[in-house]
Amino acid sequence: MEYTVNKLARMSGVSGRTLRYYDQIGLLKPARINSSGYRIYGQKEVDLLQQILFYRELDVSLEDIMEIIHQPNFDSSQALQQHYEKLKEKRSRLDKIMATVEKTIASIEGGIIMQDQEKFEGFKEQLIEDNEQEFGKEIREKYGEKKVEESNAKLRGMSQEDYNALTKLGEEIMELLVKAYKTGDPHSAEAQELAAKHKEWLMYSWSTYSKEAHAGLAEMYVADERFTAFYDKAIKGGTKFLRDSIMIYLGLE
Amino acid sequence: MEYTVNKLARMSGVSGRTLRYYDQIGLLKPARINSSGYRIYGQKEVDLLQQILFYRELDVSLEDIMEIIHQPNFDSSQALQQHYEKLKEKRSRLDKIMATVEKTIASIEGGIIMQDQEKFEGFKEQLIEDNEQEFGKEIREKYGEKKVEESNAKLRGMSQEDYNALTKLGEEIMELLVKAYKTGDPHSAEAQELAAKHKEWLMYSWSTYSKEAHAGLAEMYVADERFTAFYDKAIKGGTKFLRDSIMIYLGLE
DNA sequence: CATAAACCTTTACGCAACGTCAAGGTCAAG
DNA sequence: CTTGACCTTGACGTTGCGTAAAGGTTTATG
Repeated sequence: MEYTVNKLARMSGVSGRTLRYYDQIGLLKPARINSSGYRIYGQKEVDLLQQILFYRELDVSLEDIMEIIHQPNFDSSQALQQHYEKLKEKRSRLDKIMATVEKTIASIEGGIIMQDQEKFEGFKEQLIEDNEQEFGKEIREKYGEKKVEESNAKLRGMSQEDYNALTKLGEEIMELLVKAYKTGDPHSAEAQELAAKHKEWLMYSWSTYSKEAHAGLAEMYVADERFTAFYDKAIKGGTKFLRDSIMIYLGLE
Repeated sequence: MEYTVNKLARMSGVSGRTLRYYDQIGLLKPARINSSGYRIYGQKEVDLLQQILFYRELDVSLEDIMEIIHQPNFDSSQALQQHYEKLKEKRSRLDKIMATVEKTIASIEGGIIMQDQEKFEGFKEQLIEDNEQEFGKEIREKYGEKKVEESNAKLRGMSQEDYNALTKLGEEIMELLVKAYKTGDPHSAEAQELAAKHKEWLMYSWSTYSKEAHAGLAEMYVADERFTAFYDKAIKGGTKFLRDSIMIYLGLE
């Protein structure tokens, strides 16, 4: 099957302009040009475009995509790894920004006057974090969004204290995961403490606890991408490490 | 105190060019221009710059900042609220991208084949309906031929068939959930089929299966927002319905 | 078969928020 | 008085296209 620009464009969801641009920069040349100067794309180009769009969707620059798809021996794994790190930074920056925006909204609505200095401190990377905690605490106390979460928790039949403990435990688990992971050994004291805390955490939401269920859940963590993404966010490979630690803790395997 | 461009620049951490640009677009004019044409900034401008940088750090466009700081009656709270929503979308997109990058890295390193469907899931939404299916078929045909890659998949422990079956089962469960939910009754045949399929699905990733573990997981679904979000995406209230169905299926409660 | 509608081409400016020369004037110090 | 640091105004480059504009080609229809 052969396609002209706009046919391919409609098919792939990009614009005709985009295809011409890709031709121009040498990213995707048509299979041939017909007698009237029309660009004609074939099956090979369709496949290539898919690849391109795939990487583009991952936020890789066209220049980098060029390397990835045109160089056969290119180490795309490493390239993606680097790209991943960049994305992580981007997200953590986004998170900080969002926190500050939240606080700003709260301060406006709550009628709290933000001192100019405080505002200025906001964009001095390091200060922002210190400030965030103190400042954020005040706000949260008065108009906190956590209240919503808290009340939701109550509705679910959980006491305020339980909720606090659960939240804290969750944070501790994340911290411990990072620390334990660094020992590299799921038999280590840290890893076993991690597993124990994880059990503790589980028992808040499970009506009945059993080793089997715990082990099953640990396996689930590794198999289910939602969990893998969650625990690997703290540290890469953390999910598997957590599972191993739990298995040893439970005396299995 | 008075400052020239670069003095102010150094103080605030921006470049001289940035200040000239802000002057150019009317965002921040110097207090005055001296006899030699130098820009001279005063205290008022320092304060304004701080405001500007504050909002800039929040990723607000210069155009919007202009409105925020130049219009006294501007509803900055609402503006920030809107901005916050944008940031949220941005982050959720980032999260998706990161998950896919992770998967891609894993697939390269582990030799797992990512299904084309998976790869295209991200921008599938943009595809025009009519062409989507035909196009998808082409892709599937092409990758069906790649036996080399298929054999790599086995390295990971899960066969291609298993993987396909698992994926398909997951989709079926989602469909069934919607259908069963509409009966309104977790005792209904549909709901019980749903629970059965869910067990089947579980057994792909669990080495040992037990009623307790299954029940525990079902509870977990409701308690854990990640799961709630996931199953409620198919249909609101779906998570609870799934749990109820499973409980009945298991003869509990 | 003529003509309009639809589709193709290249050229080129526009966008956001500056970075980065370039060419040249100004000021403080040695 | 010269040197070097600092200031000025252009003006082009960046990224990935969107959006005309001006004009040639193909297809459908009356």
